[in-house]
Amino acid sequence: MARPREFDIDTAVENAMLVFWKNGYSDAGLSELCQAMGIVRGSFYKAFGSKKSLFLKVLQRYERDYVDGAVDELKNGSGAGATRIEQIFNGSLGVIKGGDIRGCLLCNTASGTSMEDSEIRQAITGQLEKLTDGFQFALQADQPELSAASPANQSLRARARQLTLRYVGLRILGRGGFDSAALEDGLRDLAPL
Amino acid sequence: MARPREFDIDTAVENAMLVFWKNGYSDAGLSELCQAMGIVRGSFYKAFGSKKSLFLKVLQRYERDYVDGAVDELKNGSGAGATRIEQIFNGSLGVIKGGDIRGCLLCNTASGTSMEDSEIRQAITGQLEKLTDGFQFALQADQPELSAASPANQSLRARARQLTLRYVGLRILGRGGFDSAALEDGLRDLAPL
DNA sequence: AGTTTATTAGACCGATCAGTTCCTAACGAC
DNA sequence: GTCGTTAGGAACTGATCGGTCTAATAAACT
Repeated sequence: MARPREFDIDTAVENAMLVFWKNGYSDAGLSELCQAMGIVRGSFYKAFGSKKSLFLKVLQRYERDYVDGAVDELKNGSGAGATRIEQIFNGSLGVIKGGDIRGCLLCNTASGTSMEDSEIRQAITGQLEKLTDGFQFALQADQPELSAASPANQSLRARARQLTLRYVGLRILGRGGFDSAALEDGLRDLAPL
Repeated sequence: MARPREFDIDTAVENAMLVFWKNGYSDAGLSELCQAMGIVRGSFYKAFGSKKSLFLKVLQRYERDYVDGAVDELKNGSGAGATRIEQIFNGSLGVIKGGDIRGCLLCNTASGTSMEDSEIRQAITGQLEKLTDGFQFALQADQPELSAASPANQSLRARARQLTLRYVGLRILGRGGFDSAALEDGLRDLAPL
């Protein structure tokens, strides 16, 4: 019927993701976004409609490519639950030590002013809940015998939430060039028995 | 010798702090800043020189007004060290539950792109170290007997760093309208013996 | 061939950005 | 009182913001 789109939407979203990841929502300009996507403004607005709607697509993409992968590792990975949890944190720590200062798009966005938008906030809180579910599942897999004096004597949900807090803290501080040895130090006792 | 300034610098910095606190560095416009400070652009540039140098003054002010207070409570407060630590977290939680969505200026800045500036990053990491020192001091005050199976068997510094990670996580997620009951849930076992 | 739609490269919109300039008003020193 | 100095006020700079629009062109379909 008509001329087909010449660029691949998924590739464009992926390239846009890198810009949002590096600069955050409001500091990512349309010019830079279009340049990264390899298209011009006209094509951009025809394909995506607005900067915000592109960002929502980017968040979806991030969830699929990164969050779902981590959650899957937590739920279906091999080894003890505690080990899987440590792998998640150590993976992030490795990325930080490798000099990647982009951090985690989920955490970056959660900490920004774009959270004032309800659609964006909804997407972010959904992904954080997903991550917390993953932590909880991994904790459940270990099912330790509880003793009154053990920190494991709190509900698994609360412990999962604690892990989410620590994950966000790790990612935020890791982004800002905070000493990675100090971050590693703060990761002990992720899932004590 | 000359016409004296009509506004109070300290008051102006305090009012500017509220704007940066709410909007972050890059989303805080000069117009809004000047309006909040009750001065015009000309006076602003005469008094502060640039947006960034105002922000550095604001960060100093935040350190004095908030960080130093918390650290002092951790170091010289009454009660057990664990209690003081819990007070810090519960205080933040109370602010969040009270509907304050500004979060913590220190954590907000630590999570933003302004951390790419070396002076800003230096100010922020300094305050985070200060906070970590406070946590460590409070932990030290309790000096528990260590057993091999206890989570207290890690170095106090590592435990303090863990608390800083959790504090940042709490503040970041608390800002984004994340469910405060879930946040409270994630605060158990702050300083277990 | 004709229709439809996506492509490109631009100019263009009003708004806002951080920062500058210039004139005048207000003060203190003498 | 007048001179030097600085504050206040407001217009202004060039740049960028997100977003729109117009062309002309190109690629698919019936």
